[in-house]
Amino acid sequence: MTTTLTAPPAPRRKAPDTATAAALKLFIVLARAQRAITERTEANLVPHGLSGTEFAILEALYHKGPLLLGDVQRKILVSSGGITFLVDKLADRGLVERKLCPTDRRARYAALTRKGEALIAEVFPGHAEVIRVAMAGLSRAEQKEATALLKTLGLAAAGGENAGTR
Amino acid sequence: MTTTLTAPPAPRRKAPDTATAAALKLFIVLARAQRAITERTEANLVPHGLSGTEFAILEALYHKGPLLLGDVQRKILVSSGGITFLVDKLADRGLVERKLCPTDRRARYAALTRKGEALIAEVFPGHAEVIRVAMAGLSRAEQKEATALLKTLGLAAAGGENAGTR
DNA sequence: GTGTATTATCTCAGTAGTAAGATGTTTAAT
DNA sequence: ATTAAACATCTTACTACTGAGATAATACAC
Repeated sequence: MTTTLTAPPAPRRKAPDTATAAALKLFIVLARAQRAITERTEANLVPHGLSGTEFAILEALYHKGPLLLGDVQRKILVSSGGITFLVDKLADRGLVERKLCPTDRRARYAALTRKGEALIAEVFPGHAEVIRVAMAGLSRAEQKEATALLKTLGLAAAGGENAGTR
Repeated sequence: MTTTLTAPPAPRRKAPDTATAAALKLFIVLARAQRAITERTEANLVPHGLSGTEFAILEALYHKGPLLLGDVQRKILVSSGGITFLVDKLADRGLVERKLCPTDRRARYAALTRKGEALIAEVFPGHAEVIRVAMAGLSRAEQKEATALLKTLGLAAAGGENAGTR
């Protein structure tokens, strides 16, 4: 049922304590900054017919050589079903191929084909440049500062399950 | 075709210049930190049967009162089809309802039902607390520092289309 | 060696979104 | 009034995943 709006808008609720308020503010700017950056990088990949995730796979293989599917999965953080799907797609396009692992017949390597290597070699420098430009709102010193803070934050948030109270 | 891996892994390519290297590093820690945090917040929402996006809608309505669908869309950053889909789902569960706009018959408001308001009032404090704990790897001063840097970064990346070179 | 737990990938069904275009509405210029 | 442009939302078809379970191989304890 769709009625017409009549009552005045609800008033704001009571504010959280200052520690929580600071954390919430950081939460928001973190999300927005990350979104703004990835929007740029992904837009840059569209002309090459790659999504951000696909690019991440090619890049991992480019910089590390052939990797077990599970290693790729852990590196780019998708589900097991997802890595199968993504590598299938890249293989269909001739960018990547599966190789048997000589010592473990359960496992498969993903490796760049010559075509895949050529593509990533062409795309990567532009990608890095887009990131450099996107980050240029901060000076180099500020970038280092931000990197240090975010590294600490990320490790604490990922690892220390029970930080804070508890 | 799936062959067996024989050749040694490919060696690393030439490193980018230092400005680009700093930006790339920041890109990575930013993505990882954001992921670690949202993993925590979303896990906290699961028991309440809410996704992060659904929560974001309820929270926006909770703190701002009824909003036009387009305003919600811009606030939580989904497509127009997405907002229809999401509000449909929340409406089916009786948490939100659509209201006609008295002055513009194209537009619809989304507003919390009593049930939706009760849910978000119950969930929000815990959500804020999870964020406070997740951010506790940084001191309050560091959080403020990080917030300032990320705000600058986000605004520059979102707005200044042509920063850097060009 | 056998059995059990673990690991690696794949399959399948379902979900959350996007993008493009359709529908109906308002605004403004004629 | 009539038309055109700009809007706000919804519909439809599609994509990119996730998660649970299937399959198969390995490792480890006995």
